[in-house]
Amino acid sequence: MSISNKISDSSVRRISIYLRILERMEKNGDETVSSEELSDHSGTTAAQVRKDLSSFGSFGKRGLGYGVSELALCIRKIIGVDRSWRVALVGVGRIGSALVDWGGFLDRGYDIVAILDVDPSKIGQKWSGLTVCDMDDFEDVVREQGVELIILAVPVEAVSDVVDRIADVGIRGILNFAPTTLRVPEGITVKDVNMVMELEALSFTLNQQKLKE
Amino acid sequence: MSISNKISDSSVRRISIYLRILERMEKNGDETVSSEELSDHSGTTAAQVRKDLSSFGSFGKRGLGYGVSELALCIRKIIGVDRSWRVALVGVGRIGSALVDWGGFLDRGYDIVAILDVDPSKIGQKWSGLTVCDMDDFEDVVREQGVELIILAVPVEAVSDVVDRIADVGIRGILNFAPTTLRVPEGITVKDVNMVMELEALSFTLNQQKLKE
DNA sequence: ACTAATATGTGAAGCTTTTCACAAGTAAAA
DNA sequence: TTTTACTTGTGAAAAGCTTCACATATTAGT
Ligand SMILES: NC(=O)c1ccc[n+]([C@@H]2O[C@H](COP(=O)([O-])OP(=O)(O)OC[C@H]3O[C@@H](n4cnc5c(N)ncnc54)[C@H](O)[C@@H]3O)[C@@H](O)[C@H]2O)c1
Ligand SMILES: NC(=O)c1ccc[n+]([C@@H]2O[C@H](COP(=O)([O-])OP(=O)(O)OC[C@H]3O[C@@H](n4cnc5c(N)ncnc54)[C@H](O)[C@@H]3O)[C@@H](O)[C@H]2O)c1
Repeated sequence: MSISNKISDSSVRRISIYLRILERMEKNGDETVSSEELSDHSGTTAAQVRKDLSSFGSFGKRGLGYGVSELALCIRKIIGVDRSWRVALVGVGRIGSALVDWGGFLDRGYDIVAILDVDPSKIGQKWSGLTVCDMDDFEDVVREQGVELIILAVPVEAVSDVVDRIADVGIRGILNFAPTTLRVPEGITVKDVNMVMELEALSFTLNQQKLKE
Repeated sequence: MSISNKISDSSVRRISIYLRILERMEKNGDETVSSEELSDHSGTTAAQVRKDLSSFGSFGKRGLGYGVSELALCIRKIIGVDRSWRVALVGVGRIGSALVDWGGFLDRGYDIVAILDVDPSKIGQKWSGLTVCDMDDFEDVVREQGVELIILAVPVEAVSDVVDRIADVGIRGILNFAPTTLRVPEGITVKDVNMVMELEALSFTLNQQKLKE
């Protein structure tokens, strides 16, 4: 599959953005798309789009562009969402419960198959057709449901407790919502959703603009 | 303030992470910290930490390290959170309402002073002491409350409607939760919280690992 | 069959970011 | 006062990423 051996993180992120655009075009019935069109909708350059895509193979037709659904399929294969991933949500609080209710994950190949918490008042309750499991049964639930990824939406203080238990149970990926850097054993990949960081990057930019004047 | 003239985005993001670590150390009563300690807790290198910090000035003492609360203060000034920002939340749905209830923004200098929606069944209701305003009154609310930043948590289809109205009312920054690239007029900065992108980056990594075997 | 128009794929150049290595500064102990 | 142990700040080198420019391929029209 992969031709080039090292793909940069920024390139992967852009490819994910291209997939969002292609999804919309697929719905819209568009058949082909040029690198320029993709760059327009994603805020990058046409050359960048072509370089990104060419590092995985040759998907386009010169003079024509890329086939929308064909390219979408290739990107799904590259990212690994040509199949469905089994996900467990740990921490059914404010953020966690918002995530379970959202259809956007399932649409894109991430199937939340289990939700867990430590709060006795939450355990046993139903959310979008799923029953909140007791964190005590974490290992059993993971095995029974074949969980591959964890969405971690617990308070900062509880993060390391959960991470300790993730290590032994064969899970290789975590999407973390707590604004802290996780220490994980080798072989486990973490990605962060860090809203405070984004806000701070935002106010930094605005602050610099003001200082320049 | 700024000595070096161009600060990279990655550097700003790392500095935000250093601030999280310093916040915890401040609470913990620690007085000094070395670049190595900061790198340990943030998953980067000591040289990187020093380069990042030195692009803004000289905050440390050779042989000793950095003063925790002193450095935190400097970073807050750099980022622009040595004062409070007035924020409005647009879209009080699943994600939106989770955000309003969270104290983490206010703690870090982002004060949600208004919440708005179009849904008549939501308008007038209270969330964490704030009343949901009618989106029809958007411009008035922004002016009355002195809103500087928008947190945008509306469905993808509604995004461009809201963005069109943001342009004319003096707002310069948007934190966007919709998984789409915003087209904004010059002078408005957008940062995205893109959970699907993070998940896709995660499964890409896992997929590559599997292919290597 | 030929021309015009269009758009990809890619080596090379240019630019940015990270890592390296060490001089220079600080404090405490001898 | 001198030595020792430690840690910053920073040029310079290395690595990585983006932009450029053009040969190459495809289609449509004449
Ligand atoms: N709410 C937000 O808007 C928001 C925004 C940014 C980041 N975050 C971060 O996301 C995380 C969750 O935030 P929240 O607002 O949903 O918190 P919350 O307190 O509403 O929910 C946390 C949930 O985790 C559960 N929990 C605690 N310890 C647990 C454990 N060891 N195992 C399993 N479950 C456990 C709690 O019972 C609770 O249901 C926090 O780290 C928070 O800092 C939240
Ligand atoms: N819920 C999640 O877990 C999740 C995860 C990732 C991304 N997102 C994205 O975040 C956004 C919000 O998601 P959600 O799940 O909270 O949706 P939601 O449907 O629960 O809430 C959206 C809210 O926006 C309001 N709204 C619609 N049009 C509006 C307009 N023009 N002006 C003001 N308000 C308007 C609706 O009335 C509703 O209250 C969406 O773009 C979604 O794709 C959500």
